[in-house]
Amino acid sequence: MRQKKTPAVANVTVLERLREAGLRPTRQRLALAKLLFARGHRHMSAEELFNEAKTHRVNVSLATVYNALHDFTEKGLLREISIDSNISYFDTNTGNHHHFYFERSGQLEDISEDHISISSLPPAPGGAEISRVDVIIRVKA
Amino acid sequence: MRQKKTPAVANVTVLERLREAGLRPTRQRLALAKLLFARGHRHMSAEELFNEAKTHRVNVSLATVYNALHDFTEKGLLREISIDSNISYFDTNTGNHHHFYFERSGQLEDISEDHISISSLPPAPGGAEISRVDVIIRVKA
DNA sequence: GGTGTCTTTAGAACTGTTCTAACGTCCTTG
DNA sequence: CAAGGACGTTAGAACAGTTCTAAAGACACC
Repeated sequence: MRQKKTPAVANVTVLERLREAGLRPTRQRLALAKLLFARGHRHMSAEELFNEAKTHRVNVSLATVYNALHDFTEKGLLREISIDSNISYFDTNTGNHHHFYFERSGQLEDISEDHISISSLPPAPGGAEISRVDVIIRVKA
Repeated sequence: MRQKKTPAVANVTVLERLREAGLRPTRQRLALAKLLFARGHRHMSAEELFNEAKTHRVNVSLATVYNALHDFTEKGLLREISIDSNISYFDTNTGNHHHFYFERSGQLEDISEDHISISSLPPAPGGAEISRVDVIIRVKA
């Protein structure tokens, strides 16, 4: 039975990412980061991550999940997306891109930036700095 | 002292709009609709409308404000916009357009559609129908 | 004017999120 | 290695915005 759990590599890189971001790699943050960044890009709500942690026997409080998500977001490891008035999603893809939002299921799907081009962006009033442009395509499905 | 309140014209058109939308023009809905549509386009939260009603001596419950906003939205008189994770704005401009969002003040400002052009919109997965495209430009101000 | 349907209401309930204050953990520095 | 301090975590309470509930009220149509 050679079923070793996924090797140290993942741990190491996750650990490095936390360190680079200036976040102490605590047991909880490491576990959550692994869940988030383990495979591919994901869109997760706090509640989802909390539940996933539970099913993986990772004991963290809900407050810690929120803290971690916000800390990660602040340090640029995640990007927060508000679609619905009462749920926030956190996107592990922090690059420039946009989203499909499936109204029925509440799921998100990435749209790579080069599929959408915004031309003649109007100047921000008062010369204010633009912090981000979000495009959300709502889909009836 | 000839200070008649603003003339019947506004009332009539608001009343007609409600009727056309298939909404019974109750005292409360009329009053709220007048506040919303009286002058120019507005972005209002439920709480704001509720307070504006109070200061105008319009007695409505908060539940009624929510009911009216949702009814109006369902009938196409308003458009709902979610920016922040916990506040919904209702936009009296239901035409195709986008928004600046001023992060500091929480205010919204319209961007007319022809200031933004989205090219090569990707096909909605599974041929699903697109119900709306929202562009929000977040501005540090 | 009576009748049935739709609307309003106050307050309770609910949901997602944040706060609080006590406790743990880790990293010094001597 | 011990003590100290900064930083993290925790459970549960608190909070904000919104929705629900059940009862009372308004409206439209015959």
